[in-house]
Amino acid sequence: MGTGKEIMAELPSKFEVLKLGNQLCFPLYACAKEVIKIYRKPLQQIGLTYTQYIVIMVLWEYGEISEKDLGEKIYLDSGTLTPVIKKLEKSGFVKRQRLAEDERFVKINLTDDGIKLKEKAKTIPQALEGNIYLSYDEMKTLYGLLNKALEGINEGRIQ
Amino acid sequence: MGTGKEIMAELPSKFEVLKLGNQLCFPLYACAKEVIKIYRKPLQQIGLTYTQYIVIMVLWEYGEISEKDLGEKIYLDSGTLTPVIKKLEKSGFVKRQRLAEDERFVKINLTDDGIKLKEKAKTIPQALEGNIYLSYDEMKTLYGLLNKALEGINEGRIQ
DNA sequence: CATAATTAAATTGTGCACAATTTATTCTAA
DNA sequence: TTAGAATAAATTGTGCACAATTTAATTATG
Repeated sequence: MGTGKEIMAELPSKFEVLKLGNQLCFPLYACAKEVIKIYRKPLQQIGLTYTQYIVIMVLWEYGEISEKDLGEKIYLDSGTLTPVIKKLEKSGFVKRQRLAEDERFVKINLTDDGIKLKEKAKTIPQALEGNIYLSYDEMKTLYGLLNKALEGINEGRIQ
Repeated sequence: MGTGKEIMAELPSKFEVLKLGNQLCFPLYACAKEVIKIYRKPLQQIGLTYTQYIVIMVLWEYGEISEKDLGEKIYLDSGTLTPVIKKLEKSGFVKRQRLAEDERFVKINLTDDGIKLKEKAKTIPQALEGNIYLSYDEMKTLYGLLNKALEGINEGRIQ
């Protein structure tokens, strides 16, 4: 890259990184939107939106969880989560209950219907098949880089 | 990867790809959100939202463009774009005008203020600095993979 | 103990994002 | 040439996403 000036053994200049960084944001944004769009129809057939799906996936994996812990796992605050979870409750997939030990917390559980949904959702990931033309290795690399980026962002927030 | 069974020289099984594909969607979604969140404050200081920013960036690059062509470039339909562009018009950064040759089209132009904004926006990409811990090469790889994925999704849509 | 600080959810208000429909204009084919 | 198809924007309605504020409960401190 760059000018070929390697005398000072510098890292690529900040300017270059920032030029690329500027361009990174848009494909991230666009790609996320388009991939979620692919999931939309199959999810609709089992009665979920994408956001509801990731909430339910966390519950499938962890079982009972507080709204706070759930929010930290999926990067959503109560302003988004509270209404989403209430909708899932209306749909009959989850129960909400204040913790007796600390009434500030709401714990969320799957109902029987919510548990049963997992079987129906098994084919959801197939939606990507034939829509994303990346090899297995490319997907693995992409997955790894996205998670590395996320970790970095998280560290910044914790500080 | 996988079982080590290479007798039939198969590609990694669909099952494996789908397992990973299932996991790919969430980091994409989360990473896009978090990166956009990093841009939010600096953009706010020059009076733009992220969506308005990508619209303006297209105008900086291409100059006059129709709403339709703009929408294709940034993957947004008129339902999203029309109100966003009208807000940019209210803010004084763009002008909207029906094409005389074909009144169905709206062409969008930058105002002087919209052109001036480019100078102020120069430092926006620096927002990522110190927030994404990826090397230059990693960013390049990520950028390439995201664009490759986007192309694939696009092909599917054109068909 | 009582008040202040902290914390988890909920609420409020703004701004997308998108499917579905409508409106207005242009094109096309009988 | 004119009715129907096609097209670009606009509109409508739903559902996030998030900053900022509020409410209610718990913890910490003088």
